Amino acid sequence: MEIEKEIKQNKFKDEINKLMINQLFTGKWITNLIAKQLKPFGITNQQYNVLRILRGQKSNYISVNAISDRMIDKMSNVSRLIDKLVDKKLVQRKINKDDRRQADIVINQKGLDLVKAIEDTEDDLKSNFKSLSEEEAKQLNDLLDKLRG
Amino acid sequence: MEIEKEIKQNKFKDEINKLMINQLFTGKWITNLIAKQLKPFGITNQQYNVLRILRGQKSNYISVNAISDRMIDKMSNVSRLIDKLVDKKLVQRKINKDDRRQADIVINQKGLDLVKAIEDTEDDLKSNFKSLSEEEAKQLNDLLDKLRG
DNA sequence: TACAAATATATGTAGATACAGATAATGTAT
DNA sequence: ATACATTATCTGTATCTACATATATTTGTA
Repeated sequence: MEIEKEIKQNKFKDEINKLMINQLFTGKWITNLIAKQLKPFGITNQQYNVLRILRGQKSNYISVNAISDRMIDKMSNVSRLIDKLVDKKLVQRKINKDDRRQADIVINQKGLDLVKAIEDTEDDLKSNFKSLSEEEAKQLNDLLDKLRG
Repeated sequence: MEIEKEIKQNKFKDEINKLMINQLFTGKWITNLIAKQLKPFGITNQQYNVLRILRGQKSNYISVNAISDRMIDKMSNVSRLIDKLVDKKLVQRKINKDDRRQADIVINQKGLDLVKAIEDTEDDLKSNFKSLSEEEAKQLNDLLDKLRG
């Protein structure tokens, strides 16, 4: 639906103003879709983001900072996100031997299983994204990258 | 910058997966820019959104539900957002005579002045969006609208 | 070596958010 | 008129978030 209808605003000052709003709205739309997907599994969008980053590292440990660098939301309080994941026994934390300030994190089997289970519901999520062709999706990706300069 | 570099992920499963991430990242990017713009004024993104909706209504009262319909983030707890704005004496709330369930809200002069003051800093915010031409911005808007179906 | 600066992570906190449920008024069917 | 459903808003709550600050360790350098 046109953003004008979504938020009942029939005119924007200019195309950039409209773009900001449209972008915020669409970001929130996707956030909510993912949150809904994750709800049955009892984890948040940010926790899922961390789990997938960790899975990408296989069985290698990775520091809290390195996780932060890879997160979609850089502002996240990764320390406490990890706390939650440790509580749920999805990941493990240990102190790095060579630099004892550093906490190293690794995903464990239960975490891998959870990510797998969530990914099995991905078709459901993806069904919301059928309106764009692969070509249009690529075009959109390029414009988003360009937007951020 | 390319999304791959922003989150240090060098490959995505497909263009749609990448688009979801890119969209979330860009949404968060804009949210943070606006939050930074608003910080000196002591209001949040959501509160600002409500204030601008109310300004659009001029001196007419509008219901909490109608505000919600017009918000970028529909999930917001508008009741409590209004509480904050009333505390700050930026808006007023009164019970609707004809339907006593309904709360009607209107922006007052202090609120209008605040929105004006914030808008005077808009050039600063807009300076982050110079990388797209008007034409590209329009193209992006159209693709976002199409994305949401 | 000693000491300041930088780094990596954790913690305290006020406030925001999501969601469930409560409250109250109104609409509707009998 | 009565009872039940619906609507509009508010409240309780647990959790999350942003931001400032604290702690611990390492690095650079005089």
